[in-house]
Amino acid sequence: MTIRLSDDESAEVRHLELFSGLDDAHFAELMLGAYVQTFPPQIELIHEGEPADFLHVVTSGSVELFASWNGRETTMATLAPVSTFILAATIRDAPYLMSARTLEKSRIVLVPSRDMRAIFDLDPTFAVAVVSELARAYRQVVKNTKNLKLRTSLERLANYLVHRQECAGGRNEFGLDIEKRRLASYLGMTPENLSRAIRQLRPYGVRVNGNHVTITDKADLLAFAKPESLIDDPNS
Amino acid sequence: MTIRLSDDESAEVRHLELFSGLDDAHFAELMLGAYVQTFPPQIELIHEGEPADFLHVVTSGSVELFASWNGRETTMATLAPVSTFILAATIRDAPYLMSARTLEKSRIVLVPSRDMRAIFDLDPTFAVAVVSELARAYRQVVKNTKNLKLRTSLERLANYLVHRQECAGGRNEFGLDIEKRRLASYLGMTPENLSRAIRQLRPYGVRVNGNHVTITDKADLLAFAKPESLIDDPNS
DNA sequence: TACAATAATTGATAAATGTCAAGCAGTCAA
DNA sequence: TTGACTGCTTGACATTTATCAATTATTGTA
Repeated sequence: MTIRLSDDESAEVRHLELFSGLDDAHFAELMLGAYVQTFPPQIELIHEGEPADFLHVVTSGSVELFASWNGRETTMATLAPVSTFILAATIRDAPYLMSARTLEKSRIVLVPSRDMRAIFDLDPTFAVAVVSELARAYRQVVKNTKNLKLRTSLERLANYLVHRQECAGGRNEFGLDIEKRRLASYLGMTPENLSRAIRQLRPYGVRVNGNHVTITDKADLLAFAKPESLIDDPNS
Repeated sequence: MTIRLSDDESAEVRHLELFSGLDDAHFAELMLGAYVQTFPPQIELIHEGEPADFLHVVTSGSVELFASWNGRETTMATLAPVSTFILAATIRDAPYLMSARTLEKSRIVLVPSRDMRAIFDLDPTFAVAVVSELARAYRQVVKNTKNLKLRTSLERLANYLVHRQECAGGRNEFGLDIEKRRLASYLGMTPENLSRAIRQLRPYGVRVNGNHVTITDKADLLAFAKPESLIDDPNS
């Protein structure tokens, strides 16, 4: 079931940093081979180990990247619109390292990897954009590794909350926007442990009620979390 | 103390995948601004947070990449000749996310980031090589994250040994080539724990005496380690 | 609304991992 | 060769994290 992109969707994709520098002809060519599909929740879009035939773009809903080994599973990232995923595998023509599933009903644009590589060879400005995006992604994963290796799970949770608060414009109250069991997995801990960790942060001014987070003492939380741009700032 | 590269050194750098596609003129231009320096052991070459003024290339010796937070420190990677490091920071003109120190007496080629970006803008084939290298590096870090999140420290050690054995041509006996405390830090554990983990692997046919490793039963070790290309194969 | 299914929490316990202190073993230089 | 130094190992113990089982929300749906 191949469905071409609507103009609106095409424009959304166009606005991604990855594609914004591309000239119109090349972008049109890319979109010619692309199609869009709406998936229900909990659908596995890609499975690790399979060849990377498409670059994926979430234009609505949300997608979880996860990885498995020996019967265990861990959440690697959660993606909100509009973002691309699995660029590196696409470019390298290599197998996916991670699997992806929809978390809610989601609209996904699929751009054939072959077309990506073709435009990439043709258009130097696209290569530059790909480099920029890959370098950003690489640095993000390095930061994540530092987070995992240098901090305890409690510290990771504290810094996650600090970060989420900033995303929420610094407000004292905000929603979690992610199931707790997925947050636990993302932070590298069990759901049981996350529950307990949340309570351990109470003395530092953190209240969590269901999905609702209240930071009663930001200074206290910051003093405990000790966030640092080289780990926690996505733009640095 | 600016020292130009010898022809031999220049050739070594030239052979790196990153530079091999570059045309002679551009490569020569790059090397014109580059210089080489020999450092004693335990010298901090770069410090995380500082601006990335140079792409570094180890041509002899070895270099450790590490990161710190809140008084803790962890080894992120150990680099053998000939390899480059901190490409992403160089390209993005961003601060280093990791620090680097020499482990032994080492010869390091320094290529100004400015020149890198200039050639990068000029030469599409170089952009392609940079993309390829960044995609490889990105995937390597993702694999490392999977290793950290999906495996216990004992499993990480077992897989490390399997990997080292393959690097040693599959021989039953090989050297560790890394101080145990650094290996411990790389694997995300304490030196004490590494000592104990090594003994825990005895039932699986692993003997370690100082730097010398003997695998008496490869099948047993493999059955325990369960290596997988999507985590353990650097080329996939 | 009520039911079933799923997610979150809690307590008890176990396993993994880290810390501290002491002793041992190899290295290097006087 | 000796002595200081450093890294490695070991044991005792503490902390962190996971597991298991039971209970309590919460969600989605008939």
